[in-house]
Amino acid sequence: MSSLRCIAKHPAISLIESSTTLNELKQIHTQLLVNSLLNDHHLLGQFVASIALHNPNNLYYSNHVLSQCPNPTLFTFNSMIRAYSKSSTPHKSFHFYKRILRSDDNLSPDNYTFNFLVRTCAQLSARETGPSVHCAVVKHGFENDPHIQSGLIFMYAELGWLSSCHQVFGEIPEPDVVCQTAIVSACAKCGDVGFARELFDKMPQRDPIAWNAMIAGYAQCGKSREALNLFHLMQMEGVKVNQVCMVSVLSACSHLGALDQGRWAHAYIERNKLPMTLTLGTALIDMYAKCGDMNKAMEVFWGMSEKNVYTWSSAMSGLTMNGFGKKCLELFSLMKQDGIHPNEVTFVSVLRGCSVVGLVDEGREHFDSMRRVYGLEPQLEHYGCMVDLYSRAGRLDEALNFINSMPIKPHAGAWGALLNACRMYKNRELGELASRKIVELEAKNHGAYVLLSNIYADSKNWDAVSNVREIMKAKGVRKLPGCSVLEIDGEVHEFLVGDKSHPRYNEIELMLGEISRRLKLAGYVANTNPVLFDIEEEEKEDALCQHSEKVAIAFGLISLREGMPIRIVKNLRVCWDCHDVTKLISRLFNREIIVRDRNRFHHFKDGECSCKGYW
DNA sequence: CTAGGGTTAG
Repeated sequence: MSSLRCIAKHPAISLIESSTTLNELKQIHTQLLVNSLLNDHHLLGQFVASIALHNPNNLYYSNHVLSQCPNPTLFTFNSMIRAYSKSSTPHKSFHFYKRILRSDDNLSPDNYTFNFLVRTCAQLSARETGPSVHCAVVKHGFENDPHIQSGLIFMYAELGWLSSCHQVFGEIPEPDVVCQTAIVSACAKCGDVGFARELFDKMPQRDPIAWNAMIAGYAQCGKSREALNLFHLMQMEGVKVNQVCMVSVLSACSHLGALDQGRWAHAYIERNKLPMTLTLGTALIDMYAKCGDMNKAMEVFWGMSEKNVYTWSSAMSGLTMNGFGKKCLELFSLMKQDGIHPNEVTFVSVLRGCSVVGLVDEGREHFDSMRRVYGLEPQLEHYGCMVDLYSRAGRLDEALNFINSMPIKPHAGAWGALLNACRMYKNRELGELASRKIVELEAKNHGAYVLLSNIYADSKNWDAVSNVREIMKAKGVRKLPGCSVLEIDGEVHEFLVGDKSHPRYNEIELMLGEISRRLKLAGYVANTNPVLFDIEEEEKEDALCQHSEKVAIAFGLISLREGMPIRIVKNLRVCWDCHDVTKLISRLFNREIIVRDRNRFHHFKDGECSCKGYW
């Protein structure tokens, strides 16, 4: 075995690279000690580096071995910095940087050192360390290293300092495609997608990664249509599409709720045999979940051989969003059995699941376990979920107590959950309090006014209703115009409230009349009171036909084959009247109607909705 | 023997 000492890669190193458990590492370590191989400083350093690079979960073991290493080399230190830059405690990289500077062997940091340190700073998003590392880069004369340059752009983008990105980029005489892509990505990340696109269009050569960066940029800032358009352009130009790109494409489909396009993307992945990575599988689950096809989402989920916390959380969030609170909680148990550690995001779904199912005590236990068992500090979202949990169960006083005992200042969302319950349980007094608090926090929160006015309308207090309306006018509170989208054969049809510009509007109008006729026959009386002032106020239109999702449903009925569910994505929450009407339509027309509003899904079937009337 | 740009959940 000792004859192998001179070979660059010792067989033990290969073993380390493939070992995942601490025990395996310890065995190799013992083996090396037995063979006296670790007296060789070079091999010991390589051993430390290999553990660090290939066993990121066992970094403390690298530290342990390193402590037995009398004179680590620069290579060893660099490897430790690199490993820590990717760990959950990136700041520890600096410990090794200091050791380089203080070393007895007169080590001095090299281009590798700084490259890794820059990545550490990006990871840290720390406002001071980034620029000081940048200074050190200049001081040591590495500012012309292209690896470090692209790293600096990435780092400043993570900090949100777009002008610094531009400055670094501007000082590169002939930036290569990597640095050009980095600046495109930085602009998109920092909110200037328009400029990112200009730079992208000006790139003399665009490789697949550059395309992906631009598509991802669009997807991340919510410009999903642009993301898909660029993806189609990419295909027309014959650029090779890979699995990373498809993650962004699926993400765009998720946001749009575009099931047809999402299905197409899935088929494309299979047709082109793109590797089904963990990330890609997770993106697929998210796409199906956000498009309302939870069966398919779970099919993908169960088919995945490896799942991480993102995968589980995506599935769990999809289940609660689609009204399967109980299944979400079951999945949470399985996840823990699988040894996956939940994080803050996971708990949002857990608490929402409890809320939907009405498990107040269990929810409380999960909430308490966040800190006690998992060391997770509850965030505003979790407090909001707890308020919703109590509120939904009708325990409004407990909800209020919970808000009042929050260690952080309650946000509009917490009061909003209470206000929503006040509408459900017709509690005028508490509703007034909640909406006053919301307006204090967000003077132009349209939803708060609407819910309050609905509470007044329910108690037929019309003076108060018009008073709220006056206040809104005085404060210039504007609501977002309602908009519903549905996809027919992959083509997206958008319906804005009151907009009659659709080429088939005549047919739609006929169908709206037919709906109206059947509803009346079924004994439906338009609930006109709340319509006086609704989530989607529209004064001039006929009360029954005004809201965008009704128009979209009518269009769905005339353009989708019988038996095909109508899938609608709405930018606002569904109003009471539309909810009632949609339930009826699902029965009268024997049609499944799936509406994604801004918070959750409503699956309407046989006159019932999956939300059971609380949303 | 170590490096660069693009990807997922609330």
